[in-house]
Amino acid sequence: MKLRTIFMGTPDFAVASLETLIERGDVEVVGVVTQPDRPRGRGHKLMPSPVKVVAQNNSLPILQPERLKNDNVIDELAALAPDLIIVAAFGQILPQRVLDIPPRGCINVHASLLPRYRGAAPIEWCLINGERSTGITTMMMDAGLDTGDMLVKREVPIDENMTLPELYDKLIDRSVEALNETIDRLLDGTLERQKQDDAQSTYAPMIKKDTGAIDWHRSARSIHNLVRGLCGRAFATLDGQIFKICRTRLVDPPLDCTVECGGVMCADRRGLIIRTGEGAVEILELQAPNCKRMSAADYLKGHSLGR
RNA sequence: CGCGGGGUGGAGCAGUCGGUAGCUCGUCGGGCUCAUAACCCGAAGGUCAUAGGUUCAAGUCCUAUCCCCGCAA
Repeated sequence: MKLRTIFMGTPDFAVASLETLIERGDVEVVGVVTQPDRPRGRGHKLMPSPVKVVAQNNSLPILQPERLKNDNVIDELAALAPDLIIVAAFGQILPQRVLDIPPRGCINVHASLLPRYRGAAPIEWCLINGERSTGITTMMMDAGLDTGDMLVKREVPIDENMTLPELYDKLIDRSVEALNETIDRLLDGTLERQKQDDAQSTYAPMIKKDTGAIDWHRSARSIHNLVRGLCGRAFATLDGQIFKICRTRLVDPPLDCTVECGGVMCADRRGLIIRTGEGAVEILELQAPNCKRMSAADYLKGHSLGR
């Protein structure tokens, strides 16, 4: 008798979990819930979520409710008679009436070591805050935001130069492991719940546009952390023009240079080096307005900065 | 019909009022040097996205097509 399971998720991060469920012989995915198609990309074309694409390729029933709270949505979910609901980066809060549907409960795959970094953007904030490690936690969901009892954890060390995509990849691998172990233990009855210590909890809110604004008065390290955590969404003014700063490196400032914070210390074959409130950063990759992303070295071949 | 930028040697860019296609870097050859990613000299490498049109003359102006990219979500 297979475990009748509904999967809820939306972005790339959730795809690995869905595929894990599909591959398991003891789980039957009876429905996939994902966010409605949104206008995305150039021309505002309606784009399906990554999870929807995978669900379609596997011919799974798909639900895309605008809000889970609606009665007909809850009825539809209940009609699928799930034993279990698995949630990974879905993007909507599950109301109690949904949590109550599956007899074996709702399990969430969250990309942090709970109770730290509850919320929407745990991976990004771990990097921005310069954490040395993070991980995956699975938990029994309750009505709160990532507050449920913890089940299985996997830790991932963070290197000081690790960027968002690199950490993302590692966490995806661990999320598959954690989810598999969680289901294994659920099925053989060895799953143990551990309460979260709310006093230790922190919150990782959604990344907004202004999260990426670089203040050159901050330390080189905190700027470097912001850049690697946002990876393309960090931006700053250089020489009066707004650039996206895509990749940086901490460097020793040239001693002979006395520019102000945010000033270009050098922009030549030694690299593109910017003064910060404390230390200096070398910009390795950037993106000018209306331009594609490119290495600083390439950019400097056709443009000048700092003079 | 969301807004906008762009396709020019291998890379990044400039090219004005239509009039010999240029710059920085790279590549190759030579030189200098104890040495070099530094410096000097030289060379190769372009159907200016495509198709039509205007013109004595089009990278440049007009029309259409293809492709790439940014913003916003």
